[in-house]
Amino acid sequence: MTKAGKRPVLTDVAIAAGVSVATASKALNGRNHVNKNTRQRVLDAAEKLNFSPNPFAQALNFPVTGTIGVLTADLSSRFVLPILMGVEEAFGAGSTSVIISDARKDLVREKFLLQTLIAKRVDGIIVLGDDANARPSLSEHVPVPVVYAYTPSVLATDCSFTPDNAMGAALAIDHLVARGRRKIAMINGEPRFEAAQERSSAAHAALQSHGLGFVSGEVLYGDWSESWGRQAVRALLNARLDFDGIFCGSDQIARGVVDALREEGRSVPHDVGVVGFDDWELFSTTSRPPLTTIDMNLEHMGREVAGELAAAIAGVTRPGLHKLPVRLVPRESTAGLDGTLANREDSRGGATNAS
Amino acid sequence: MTKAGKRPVLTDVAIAAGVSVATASKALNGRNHVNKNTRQRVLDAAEKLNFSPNPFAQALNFPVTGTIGVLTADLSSRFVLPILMGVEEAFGAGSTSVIISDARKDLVREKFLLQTLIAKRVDGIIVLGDDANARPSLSEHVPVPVVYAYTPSVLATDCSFTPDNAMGAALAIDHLVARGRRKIAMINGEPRFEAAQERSSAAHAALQSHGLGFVSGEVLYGDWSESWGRQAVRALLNARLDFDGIFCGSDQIARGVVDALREEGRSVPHDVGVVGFDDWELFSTTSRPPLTTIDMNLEHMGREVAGELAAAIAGVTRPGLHKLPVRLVPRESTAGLDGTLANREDSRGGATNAS
DNA sequence: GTTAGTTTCGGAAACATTTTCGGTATCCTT
DNA sequence: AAGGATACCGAAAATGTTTCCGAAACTAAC
Repeated sequence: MTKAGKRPVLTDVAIAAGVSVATASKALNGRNHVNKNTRQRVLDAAEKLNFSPNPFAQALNFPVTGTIGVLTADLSSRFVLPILMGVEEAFGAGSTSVIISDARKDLVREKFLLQTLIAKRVDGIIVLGDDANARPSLSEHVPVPVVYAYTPSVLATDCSFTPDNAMGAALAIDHLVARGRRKIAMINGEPRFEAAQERSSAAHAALQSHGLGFVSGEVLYGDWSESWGRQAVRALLNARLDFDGIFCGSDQIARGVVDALREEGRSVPHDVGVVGFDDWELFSTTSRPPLTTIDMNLEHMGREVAGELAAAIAGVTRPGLHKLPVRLVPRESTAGLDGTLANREDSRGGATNAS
Repeated sequence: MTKAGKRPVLTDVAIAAGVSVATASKALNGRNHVNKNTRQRVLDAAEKLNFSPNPFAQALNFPVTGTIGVLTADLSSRFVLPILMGVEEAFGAGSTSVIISDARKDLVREKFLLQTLIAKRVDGIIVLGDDANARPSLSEHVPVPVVYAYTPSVLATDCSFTPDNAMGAALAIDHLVARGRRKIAMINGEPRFEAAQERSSAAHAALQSHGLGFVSGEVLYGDWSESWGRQAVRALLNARLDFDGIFCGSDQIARGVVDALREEGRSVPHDVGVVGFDDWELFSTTSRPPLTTIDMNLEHMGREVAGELAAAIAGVTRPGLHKLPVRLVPRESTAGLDGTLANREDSRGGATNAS
């Protein structure tokens, strides 16, 4: 087969079964108006010849091609991959296949790849960003449905999915408070990211709803790195601030935080409870102690987005910005002194739709 | 355009340009025997109508479809993604697009996805594994060229690419020795991985070529984790072994090693030089100090593999196992006491072909 | 035995493009 | 101006599949 001269075509099957190509087609596609026996003959012949229909000839008749395109801003981003896996899982299980195109943060390249996808006649496109900052819409120039994931489109008439950062921040603060922490600081990432802003203000609101505020007066901003986490902890200690809980803008920061606390002789969770964000297991589970953190459920988001695109291709659209719920994963970094991990205030359920 | 009734087809272009479809086709495809002016008329018309040829109709005439498939064992593996990015870069820049299918380590699913790819009429397939252990060949049942990346095929007649683990181990040992280290230990990952075995035996050979041996007598095996790295260091210290250099089977292990050394009061690089493997920047650059390590150049491997597949599609094959060269990235974890990072023995050049 | 109705099958058109090949127009030469 | 060569163009076939619709065969009823 490796060097087979010719693939079998429907005509070959028809001849082998002793029927016309029309009948063969109907038999293989389960159309009615074809005799039970003849259908079986055709199926047997197709099986024996190892026939599979030429999708290009099929696509000439059907408008649907069975391929969708995923246009990523940056494949190497840790947010992109889980979503992509969810998408692939949702589509790959069926018979539609997924074409990836990585723009590498280059808008010119993005334009080019988009044209390539359209030329390939994909049935729909998923635009996969790596931050929460809204991006310009592409939908105007595209003749197929588009769904935006993680990075929403600026257009409210587009369909976008993004994790509910505010919910995550509220969960984190509520959890710390439920664990008895009252003197809470927040060490965040770069302020130019909308995700950072959303988390900050939602954390602030959640604290206020408990009659509290940030022990440091305001949120500390830096970059999304371990070293910033360490540095921020030392700054808090140098300022002689009394704190017993820290909410971090990412697990990477949180890992730096717990490392610095340990090195400075503070026990986590005994002296200070720490909550991260992302549930990046590389950090959250290998940290000492493992991190309580917010899981954005990105793979699930990928499946959601895939389902939405499939629906849009089928004709039903739900425009707007869909914020998908996140969940808190309790681990030792906020354990109670009795070793308990969870508490009942940990769940805030339900999706919010802020279109 | 979003809801345009009909895409323009070649006939529309031909009518707009006042020529026949045959001439329009020739004009657009750069065939000769068409007047300069008429060609321009056709191109203008196509431009104005925003015409792009239906690839399915094209594929009916050409055997080549302009799509290749990537069949991954596990998309979430950190080895797979860089290779995939290299592949995507090499192909996506042109007009061939990349379909991904993630088998999720499920052989049944792999079989199914392979059939789907073949049914889609991909021009070639890249099989992308996540470990160095040779895998069964797929090529028998596939009518298109197949190239194996990272995980080689057991068949020597297949074309496989894999990083040169032995070269990496030799580079690491040579580097430590060139830095004046003589009492060297090796902390490796799980012994069932061929990559681990290759690194161990090549490291052993390199030590012998310097008249040395492992200070611990033999290689220490564990899992590929930070905690194993920490644990192994403590075992070495508890055994009262005198060592001044450690070669680690992965950067993750190495990070655990340098953390434990610091916590036990040993200075890196002053007391002990540490070399990792993988150049996983998440660990190698954020470690304290940053890690000297072996870069397997996986993205480059992806481009190589893509080029090889393109060649195979064009008809020229180079069967066999191709070991791609790796390189040592010097950082502070093996710095000289004067702060120098590199030394002239750091490079062993050239690819080896061990088919 | 004829008619009506039902089931089953096949010819041919349609999809959008490329390619072959025959035909026409143009140009050059004498 | 005629002949021939050459450049250019277009009709038609071909790619593989699906679908429409007419034909054939078979059954049922009178």
